Amino acid sequence: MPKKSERTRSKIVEAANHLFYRKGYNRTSFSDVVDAAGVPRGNIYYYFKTKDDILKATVAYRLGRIANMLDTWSGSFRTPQERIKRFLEILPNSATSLSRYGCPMGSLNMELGKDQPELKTEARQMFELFEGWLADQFAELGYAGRARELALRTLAQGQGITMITHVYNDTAFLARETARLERWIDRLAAGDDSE
Amino acid sequence: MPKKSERTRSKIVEAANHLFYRKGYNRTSFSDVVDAAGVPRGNIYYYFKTKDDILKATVAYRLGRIANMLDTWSGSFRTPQERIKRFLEILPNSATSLSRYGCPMGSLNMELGKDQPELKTEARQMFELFEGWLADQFAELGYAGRARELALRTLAQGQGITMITHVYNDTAFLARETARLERWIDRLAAGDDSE
DNA sequence: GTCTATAATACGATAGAC
DNA sequence: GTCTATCGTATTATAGAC
Repeated sequence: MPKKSERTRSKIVEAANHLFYRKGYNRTSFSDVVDAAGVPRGNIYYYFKTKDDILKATVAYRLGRIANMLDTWSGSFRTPQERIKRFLEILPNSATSLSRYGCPMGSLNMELGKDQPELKTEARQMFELFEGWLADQFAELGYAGRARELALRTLAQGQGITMITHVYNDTAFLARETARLERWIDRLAAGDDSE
Repeated sequence: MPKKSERTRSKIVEAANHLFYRKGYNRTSFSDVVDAAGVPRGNIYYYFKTKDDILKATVAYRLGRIANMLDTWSGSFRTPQERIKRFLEILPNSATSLSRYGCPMGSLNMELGKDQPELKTEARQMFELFEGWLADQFAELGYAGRARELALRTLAQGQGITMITHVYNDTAFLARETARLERWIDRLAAGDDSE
């Protein structure tokens, strides 16, 4: 059983993470966070000196969850082809929230990237985690020299599909385009490197 | 020569448009806008009752500019293939600002899409304008039945490339992936409908 | 460690003189 | 139409009792 202070801290981070995704970082106030976390008003300052610190804690929280997920996938699937396709399945699995709120990583990077460069650097780490893992898969698939290029392209495809799905609130588009990406991975795995 | 009030209004709208792109809508204050526009503090309320009204005016301003641009392109290029490729050229032409601030349309839709549905509806119109024009080009190219699908895919590709370019500040990625999109259009124009 | 009270500031918006 | 002064609120943040 974790100490009470640990649990309080966790409640704050999880509430902030939830709100930063659904309202955006800049529109989420301290009051919003403490209300959602169910902790008293000024309490939050014991754990976090500034709002920036809360953002950094939520990014660390997300990074931990992503790393766990990628480890699980690496252990659960034997081939890189299956692993990359598991990555693509994020899209239909999260279709509803992606349609409503966009991509949690993309929207945070976009919001902070405008004029909060220090926080953007934090947010970028989420992409870098996926990028490294995907590049490993593409290398194992036989594309060692172009592994990073293919990893970034895969991330870009996911971001583009998610953005249009969000703009139009159109999950049918998401399903259709994800299927197209899966076929692309299958062709790559078969050694067919045409687009 | 437009009336002075017209010019004042224009200065406000153009300053707001500039700041909404570079700082985001929610982080841009009235003070920011009037300072940038060079008009006195309270003056802005003569032209716009609320901040929402300013956003609507900036979207209308952007829609006008986009419509002009598309009309020009429709008149300047004879084939739909050339027109679509002119659209893709937006990416390298605006590489620096896309890398710094992301896509003006995508970032606005993402920011407002979280929890400002009425404003998101405004912002979506920019995508719809491009979508309609692109669909016309794909129809003329011989893909009438799939024109909207191809238009949305083209927009999604552009959004994905821009997002990754912005996240990584990597304009080389943008150049490489745009070239890939151009080849895709050339293949489509040649009747090759494989990916 | 927990919680209340409140400071200090920035915000969107209004009233009204000119 | 232009501009100043200011209102009321919400914000991040602090001081300090318990």
